Amino acid sequence: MEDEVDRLVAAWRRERPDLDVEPLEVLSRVSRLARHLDRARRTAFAEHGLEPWEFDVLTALRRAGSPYQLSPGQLLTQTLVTSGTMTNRIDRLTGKGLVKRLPDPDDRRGVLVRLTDDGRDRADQALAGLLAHERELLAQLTAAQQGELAGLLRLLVAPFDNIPG
Amino acid sequence: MEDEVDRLVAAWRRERPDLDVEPLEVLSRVSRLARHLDRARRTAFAEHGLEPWEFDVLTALRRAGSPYQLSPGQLLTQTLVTSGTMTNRIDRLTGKGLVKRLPDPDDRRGVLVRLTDDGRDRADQALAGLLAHERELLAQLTAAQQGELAGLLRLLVAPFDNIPG
DNA sequence: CGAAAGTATCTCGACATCAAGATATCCGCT
DNA sequence: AGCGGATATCTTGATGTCGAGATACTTTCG
Repeated sequence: MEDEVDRLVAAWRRERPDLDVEPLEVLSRVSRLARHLDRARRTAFAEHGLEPWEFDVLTALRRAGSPYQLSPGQLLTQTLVTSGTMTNRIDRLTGKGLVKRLPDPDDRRGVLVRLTDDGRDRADQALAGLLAHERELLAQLTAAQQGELAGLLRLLVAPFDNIPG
Repeated sequence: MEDEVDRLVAAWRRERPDLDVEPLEVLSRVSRLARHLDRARRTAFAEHGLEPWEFDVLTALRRAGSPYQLSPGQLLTQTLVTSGTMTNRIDRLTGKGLVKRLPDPDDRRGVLVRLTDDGRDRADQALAGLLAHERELLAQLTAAQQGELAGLLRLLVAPFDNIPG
């Protein structure tokens, strides 16, 4: 089955036959697939009344384990947004009653963001829904192919995750 | 070599041992790799004085072949942004002298966006630079592995690209 | 021909994000 | 103890995108 990247690569080979555009076969597919995944996730989360950014924050807290709290700074590093953005997100999640701000008992500059019970339930439900949708997408592949794909992707991602950058 | 997704999956298995989080091994890696690629591309394009969105528009025109022109509507479908966004982008690219607007001779509602000579050169240079950077990232993989990865990704992307959505 | 529906592009207001700077607090060093 | 740099969070202003609607022109069909 042909995809958009096949057409993209064909167009470049026609217009720039002097260039080797082979890298696009892998990396353009990664970008396009990610784009599609973003849309699919938005849909999956909407069933639980959540935006993707809300899911990111709530699940970061959920993964931290009981008592489900992290500082805004820790949330920054996990979600890769700036501090201004995180302040805004915490404000809005607080307004929806999904998290609350607590003073950090050990550092008066600091704040702890904690999941409410409602926030924890929403995170759990949304995760289950997301996994269900993702399993459908992956039905194209056998279990062995999924393992192979995960391994190849790890080789590409690991340098970014382990070298500071 | 371990990556962030290994840690993410381990955290979920600890907090939600009842769930099968295997899909994350593939799809979270796709999303994270795409995020890293976006940043790498931004850097690569900056060497040529271009933003990623500028590259997207200019190369769509470049791939169209001589005389390197498309309607705003055709650009919409290729770049997956809304019409308001595209109007804004064309305005800014026109201001930089990389494209120009021409009246469509066959439809007085319509406009044709055409690459200037400068715009074409910039697109060509930026593409060459991008490919050089991407080849480096892919140096982690053998040619055979790259082919395998491309094939597996195509299986996942094709349904999105071929079913209307 | 002429009205209605469709199409192509642009305009405008709302919003999330970012970058830089402000404020408050902590910590190492003299 | 107290000064100065580091740290944690919030504030502010600019920007790019989206979504809905406006405008102008074209096509279809009675």
